Amino acid sequence: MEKIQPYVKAFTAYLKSLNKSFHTTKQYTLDAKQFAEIIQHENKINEALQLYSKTIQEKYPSFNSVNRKFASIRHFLTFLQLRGVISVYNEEIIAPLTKQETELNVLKEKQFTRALAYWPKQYEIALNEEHEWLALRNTVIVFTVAELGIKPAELVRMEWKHINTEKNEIIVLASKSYRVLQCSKKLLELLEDYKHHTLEFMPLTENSPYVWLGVGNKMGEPVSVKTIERIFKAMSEQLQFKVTATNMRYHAIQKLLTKNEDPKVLYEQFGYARKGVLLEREQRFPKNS
DNA sequence: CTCCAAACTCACACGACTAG
DNA sequence: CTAGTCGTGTGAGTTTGGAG
Repeated sequence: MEKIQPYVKAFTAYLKSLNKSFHTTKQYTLDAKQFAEIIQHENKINEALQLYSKTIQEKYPSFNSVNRKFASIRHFLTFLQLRGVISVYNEEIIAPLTKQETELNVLKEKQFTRALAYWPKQYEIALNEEHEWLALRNTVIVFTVAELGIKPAELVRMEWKHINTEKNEIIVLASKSYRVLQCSKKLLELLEDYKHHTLEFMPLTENSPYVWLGVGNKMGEPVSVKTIERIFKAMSEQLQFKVTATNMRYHAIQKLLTKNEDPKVLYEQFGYARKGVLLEREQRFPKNS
């Protein structure tokens, strides 16, 4: 068997030619590179796979990680076969491991209440106008995630024109689709309040279409998901428990689940493609909470 | 055909680093 | 200090294949 390290580059080009997304290409390339590294001194494909499988399982504790890497390598092996670098191999060696159920991390009611109170408190104790504005923005961000249960990537895409004050509706742009969500009067008022403060604090951003702006940001550009992460990170550190956009999202979903909403309404509201995914999540919600 | 678990893909989480 | 980018690991979300 010839050395496969030189084929990693060609693999990347191959993935691009298949119109794989940026993320997928990047991840598969990374995995292929690691694979080539591990097996570089092996001569027989099945022995190489044995070594790889063993190395990966020792290095990564999570089943998901191992299985994702195996999936990458199956693609890579197919590619190598296409190029005639290898012929057949024993598929069993890198067959997916059977995965175990993991319980979802959902915010408890008490934690949820405390999380909501965090930024309003920061607003009260703000020492200057900038901190005050930031605290207000972060308050509205957290309230939006809490009520709508949307994901960070969806949040940062929000534009003022997506908000319909008459019909109490907000259009949420997902990666490949959009959905229209009902929202409370209170949230609309908060958004409006934040809009006015932003206009006063940063008048030059007046014609930015985006809702969530930053102080050290490129003029009129929305903040990134990294900033959303940091907003939750800051809360977590102060509050002594982990709050993320995702576990707040789950809190919102669970609330509706316990109210026995129609599943169809639920999976549409939270942007799931089909109800199966939601049912799977339901299994994994913590039992007594 | 329907349906759903497995396979696959995408993006969040988080640390390290950088800019202003 | 607030924010963006990049690298890496992993969980969330989407698609598919094959059972019925």
